[in-house]
Amino acid sequence: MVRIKRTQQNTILDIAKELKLSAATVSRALNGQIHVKEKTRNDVVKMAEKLGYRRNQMASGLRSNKTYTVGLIVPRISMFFHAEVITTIQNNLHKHGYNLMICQSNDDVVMEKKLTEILYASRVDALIVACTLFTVDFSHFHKFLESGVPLVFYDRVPQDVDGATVIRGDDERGGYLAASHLIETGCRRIAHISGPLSCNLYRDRSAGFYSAMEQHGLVVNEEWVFHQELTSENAREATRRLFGGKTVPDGLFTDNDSSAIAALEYAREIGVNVPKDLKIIGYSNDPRTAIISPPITTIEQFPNLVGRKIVEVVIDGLKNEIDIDEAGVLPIIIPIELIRRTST
Amino acid sequence: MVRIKRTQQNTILDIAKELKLSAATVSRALNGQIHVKEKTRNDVVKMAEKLGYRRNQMASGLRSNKTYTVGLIVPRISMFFHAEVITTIQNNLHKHGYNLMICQSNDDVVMEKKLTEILYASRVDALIVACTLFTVDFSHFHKFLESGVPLVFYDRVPQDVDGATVIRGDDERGGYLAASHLIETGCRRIAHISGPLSCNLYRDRSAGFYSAMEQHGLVVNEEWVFHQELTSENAREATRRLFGGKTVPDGLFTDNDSSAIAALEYAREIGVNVPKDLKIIGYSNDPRTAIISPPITTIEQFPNLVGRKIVEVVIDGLKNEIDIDEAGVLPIIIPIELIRRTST
DNA sequence: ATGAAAACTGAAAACGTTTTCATAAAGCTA
DNA sequence: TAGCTTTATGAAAACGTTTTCAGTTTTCAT
Repeated sequence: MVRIKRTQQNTILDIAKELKLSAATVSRALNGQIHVKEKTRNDVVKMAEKLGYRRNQMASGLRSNKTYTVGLIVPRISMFFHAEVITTIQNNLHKHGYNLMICQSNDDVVMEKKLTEILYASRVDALIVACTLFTVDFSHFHKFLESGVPLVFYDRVPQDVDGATVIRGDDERGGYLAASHLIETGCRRIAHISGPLSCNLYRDRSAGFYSAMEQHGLVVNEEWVFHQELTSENAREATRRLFGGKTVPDGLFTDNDSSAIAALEYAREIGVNVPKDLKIIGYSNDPRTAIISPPITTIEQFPNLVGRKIVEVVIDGLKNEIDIDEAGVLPIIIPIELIRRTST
Repeated sequence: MVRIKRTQQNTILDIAKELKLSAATVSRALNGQIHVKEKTRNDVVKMAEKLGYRRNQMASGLRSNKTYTVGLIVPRISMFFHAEVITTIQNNLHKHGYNLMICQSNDDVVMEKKLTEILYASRVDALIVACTLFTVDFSHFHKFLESGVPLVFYDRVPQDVDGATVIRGDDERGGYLAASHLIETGCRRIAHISGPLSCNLYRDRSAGFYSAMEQHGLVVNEEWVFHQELTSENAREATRRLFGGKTVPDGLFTDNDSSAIAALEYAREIGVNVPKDLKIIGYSNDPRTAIISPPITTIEQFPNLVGRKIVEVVIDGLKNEIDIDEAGVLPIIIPIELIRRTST
C-alpha cells in the first residue's frame, strides 16, 4: 500500500543555496524591496518559480508580525444581506492584498466568543464583526483593541466599545419610513413583529415605528407588538394570534423579510387578502420578497455600500495606527431606502 | 493625539518566568500532554488565564507544521446550496478542533488560482473545493497533493485528479428524474436550459435528460437545448426564444432554480399558464422555489449530507496519511430527490 | 532499602522567515 | 585620487512555539 509522504517543501534557503546567495537577499528579492540588484532579483524569482517555492505564511507572519489576514465573524453567511456584504468585503480586501477569514457564529454567543479566541490566536491584522442577536457583553472583543488590532462592527453593533468603529444602517429611519408608508397607504391598525430588544437593530427599528405612529396620532396596540427571534415559525404564530382576536390589524411591519413572507403566506391561507385587507412591509430586500406574490414592500440596506465602507475603514486602520480620538466616536450610518411593491 | 500602540503580548516564556518553569513545561501543560504534574498544569493554566495569554498560532504552526485550519474555495457563498454546505462543514469541523477558511472564487478561474496560492502559503491542513464553472485545468491543485495535503472536491469536480477525493450529487439521475417527471405528467415537447458543458454538473444533468427522453421515445429538439451561464437574464432570453417560434414547448427543465424562476416569471408575463401550458422543473431546491406561485418542482441535493460527508473524508485524510490506493478512485455519490410542487 | 521503571522537567535546537547590523563594492564629487 | 554616499550583500539574531534529548525525581515492586 503506497502512502504519500508530506514531501519536503522548498524554502528560501534552498533558493539561496542554489544561487549561492544568502537567505536575506532572497527574502529581499522576493519581497520587492530596494537594495537588491535587478539581475539578482530576476535570478531569485526565476529560481523560486523553478523550485515551486511558496512563502511559508506562518514563518513570515511570525517574524514580521503581519498576517495579511482579516477576520470576519458573522451570524450566518446564508442571510442575503450578510452574503452580499461579505462578497464585497472580500473582493475589496483582495485589492489591497489582504485575505479574509470568514467565520459563522450561528447567532450563538458562546460560538462567537470561541471564534474571537481563534481569530486572535491566528493574529488577524483586523477584525470585522456582525454580532449575535444576543450579544450584550462585548468584553471578548477587548483583547483586539488592547493589542491595537483594528476592530469594526457592522449591522449588529455594540452600544459603545471604545476604540472600535461602528458601521450600521439607519434603522430608526427605516422603521420610521416603513410605518409612515403603511399609514400613508391608509393603515390605521398597525402591528409590528420585531426582534429581541437586546439587539440594536430592533431597538432602532421599533423606535422608528413608534415615532411614526405617534407623529401621525396613532396609538400602538401593545398586544400587536412582538419581540421574538425572527424565524418563519414565530412569525406565523404571531400572525395567527394577530388574526385570532376581535379586532384585526390592517397593516403589518416586520423587522425582516422571512417574517414578512411567513406572515403573507399565513394570511393567504386564512383568506386575508394582501394588500386589500392587510398591507405588509418587510426589511432587507431579500430576493424572495420580489418573487412572492404579491411582491413585498421592503427596506433596502445597500449591502455593497456597507461592505465598501467597512473595507475603507479597515484599510485605514491598518495603515495608520489607530487614532483613539477619532475612531469609535461617531458611528457611520449607511442610508436605507423604501422599496415599494404591491403588498402595500 | 493619543495613539494606541500594539502592546506586547504575553508569551509562554512570561508564564514560565512567572512560575519559575521552563517554556517546554508550560507548552506541555497547555497542550494537555502527558508527563506534566497535575499541580504544575493547574498553575500554568491559571497563570495563563491571569496573564491573558493566547497561543500564537503562527509560532505554533511553524514549529509543529500543523495549522488546524482547513481551506475552502467555493464559487459564491450566496448560493443557497453552498451556503448550507459551508455551514455544515464549519460546524462539524469545529467539533474536531479544526477551523475553516472560507474563500470565494466568484466563478473566476484566475481568482481560484490565486486563492490556491494563498491557502497553500497559509499551509492549510486540508483543502475543500467546489470549482469554478470554467475550471478545466486542475494543475493549480497539484501542489496540495504533492505536499500530502488532503484535497476534496465537491459539487463541481474534476474528471480525475489522482489522489483527490470527489464528492458529488447524482446529477445524471437528477437530470433523468426531472425529465422523466415532465414526461410522466404529460409533456412531449420538452426544452432544457443547461449550464456550460465544461462543468460536470451540466454534462451529467444533460446526459440524464437525454437518456430519459430517449427511453420514452421522445426526440430532443436541439434548438430547445441551451448551454449558457445560468443567470436570470440568460434564462429569460432563452424562454423568450422558446416561445418566439411556431411550435412552443410544453415542458422546461432548467439546471438551476434561478433559471426556473426567471422562466416562470417570463411565462407569466406573456400569458403562458404554468403548469397548464408549460410545466417547469428546476434544480437545487432553492428556498425561493417554494415561495413563488406556483411553487416550482425541483431537485433536492441534501447539502447537509454533502457537508457531513466532506468533513468525514477530510478528518479521515487528516488522521491517517492519505492512502493513494483508496483515495480518489471512486467518487462518492450523494443521492438526490425530486420535490414535487405545483409547477408540474 | 534497593533498583528499575515511570513520571517529570529543563536546555537547546528547530521551524522558515524578516530584519538589523556590519561590511564590501560601486558610484560620485571635488 | 581621496573621501563620501549609495547600493548590494551576508551573518546572525529574532519571532514564539514544539520537540528532542538528557537528566532528575518519584513510584513501585521486590
